[in-house]
Amino acid sequence: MSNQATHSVSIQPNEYRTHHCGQLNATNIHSEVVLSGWVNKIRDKGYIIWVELRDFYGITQLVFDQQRTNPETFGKVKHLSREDVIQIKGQVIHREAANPNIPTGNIEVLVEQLQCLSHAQTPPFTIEDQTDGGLELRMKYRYLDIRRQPVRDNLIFRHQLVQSIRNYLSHRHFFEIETPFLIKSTPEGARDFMVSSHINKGQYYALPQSPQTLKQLLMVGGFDKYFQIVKCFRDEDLRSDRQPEFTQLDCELSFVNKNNVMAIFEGLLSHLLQQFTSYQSKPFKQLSFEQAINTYGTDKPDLRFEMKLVDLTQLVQGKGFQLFDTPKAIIGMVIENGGDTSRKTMDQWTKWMKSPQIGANGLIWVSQNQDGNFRSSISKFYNANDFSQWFEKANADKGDLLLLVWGDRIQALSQMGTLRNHLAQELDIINPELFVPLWVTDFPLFEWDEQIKRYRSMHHPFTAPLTKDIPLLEHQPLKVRAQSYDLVLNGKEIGGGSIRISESHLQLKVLEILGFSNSQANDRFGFLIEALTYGAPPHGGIAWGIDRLAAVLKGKESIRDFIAFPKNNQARDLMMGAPTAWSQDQLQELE
RNA sequence: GGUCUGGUAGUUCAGUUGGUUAGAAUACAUGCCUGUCACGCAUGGGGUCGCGGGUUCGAGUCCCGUCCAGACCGCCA
Repeated sequence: MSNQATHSVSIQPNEYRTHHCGQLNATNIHSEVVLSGWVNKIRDKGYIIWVELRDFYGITQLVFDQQRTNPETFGKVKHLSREDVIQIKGQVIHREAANPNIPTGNIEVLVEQLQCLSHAQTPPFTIEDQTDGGLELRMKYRYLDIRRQPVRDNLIFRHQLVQSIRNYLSHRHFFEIETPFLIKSTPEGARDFMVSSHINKGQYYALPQSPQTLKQLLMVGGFDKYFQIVKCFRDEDLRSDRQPEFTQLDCELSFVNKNNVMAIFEGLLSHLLQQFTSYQSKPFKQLSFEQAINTYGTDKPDLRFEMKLVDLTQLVQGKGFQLFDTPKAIIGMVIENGGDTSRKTMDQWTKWMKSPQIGANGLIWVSQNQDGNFRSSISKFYNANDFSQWFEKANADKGDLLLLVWGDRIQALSQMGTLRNHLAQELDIINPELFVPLWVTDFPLFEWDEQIKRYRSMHHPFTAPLTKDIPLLEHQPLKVRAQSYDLVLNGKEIGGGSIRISESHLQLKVLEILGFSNSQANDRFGFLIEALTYGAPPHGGIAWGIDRLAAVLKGKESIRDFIAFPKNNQARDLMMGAPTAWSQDQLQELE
């Protein structure tokens, strides 16, 4: 019940308390103590009343007895309610029937004086580990939700995580430097939040989507290793793992190459995994972007399970099955021991794949039973010899199931990658104790945006291309790979970074490919481009999502559990009721 | 911008093909109970079925709109 990190803490005695509620044990018997806290629970048996007193550190049972307690105090306890804040004075006594489940279970406090410091309304949900409150209520009354131990534990864990990161980097000569929140809006990337300035009428600051350019300027400024645990702001739609304001571990280093940065932050994540999980240290796996897409259909594969994808296009085509002969690619995936999957289940998977969210053309299956016989939805078009070739190519065995999707190659890979994650969950094949980190490297520098008909940075416009790919910039920009690296843990992207462009002419060239003329580039990023002309060291860095890392380390999907006051799906703060419409008067006051 | 799910007591939920006075658990209140710790027992109060419109003799239930919450797609350099 009580958190290990807190119940052994000692406090400075004052008029409110001599001890906290997680502290007293058999050694304190006969002591006079003063305690303060919240009324957690009242068990009233008439002649005797027990009150559980709760504070940040734990729970202590108070006892009020018709025989032993003075009538005035005994009268007062009849009026207590859940969550009242009270202060008591009493004697620590042995508990006749001990409760082995809590650290203070051997004692109770026989109360002599009772004072109610603050009366509480009946709370809208129970303040218990397994609360009866729904998400909406818990967010509206988040200050009550935070009284619950599981929520409190998550926030304490986050503190420990951040503290560990700070220590690790500080000991390695990184310096934490604050960068401004009121900065210039830079196009590209997410929508900015806007802040008005009354001194500069009609002009606006943007809140940083990341301190990217500022940390690069710290490197130009001669700092060697920088980090910051910092809020970032993006005015985009939310998800369970995305908030409009979120916390980043932001880092940058000078005179480093890709491998140097990766080694340092592999060390950091390894350290954190060993501190907070049962993880055994070993070198992180590495995949190129291309390998990741080809093998797992995503740039952030979950490597806690196999289920690799396989390209069967060549084997499958040319046998007169029109459905498979027209599309550009046929992608397969093996479900080990899935041969006995029911037709009904497979229909459900097919339906799921064809839903608008996934958008697959369908799902074809081939299974082999233990006798070696094949069953398939397309056995009219292929024979056992064909199927066994497919199984061989896909590394499948007797008793296994082979699933196939068809269509545009990248789309088919991506759809199968989505199914891979979905089925791993549905078939419950993920060991929740397992943590598998992975580097994904060599992302393309650009991608083509069909909507706006121009190139976009896959990472950001300051990412350096691979030196050997620089000649391709002019005529084949999509073939240029970046000196970038993403850090993936259990299928979640928890960090990403790159070596940056440290030469102004290369920076201008990249911006030109992105559609910025020299004057536009200077207008928007002039401060950075100019800085690069004053002697910029080669530099690079990385940024991690702290909220997401905390969630992944605790095996949770939602980052909201690790944020004290999160926003909801619609970017609203349900507790404060923000954002609000502003009156004309309020708006005028800003000017 | 889009798809899907949900909205009934303070709370979490049930509510049959549309049919009498809308239920359960829990919370709350009162009383009883000689060691509770998910205490137990008894009694009681508590509902604009999100909101608006429609179909119908009759709507919590069916239809349309709308608001709110959640998940996802687009989006998130």
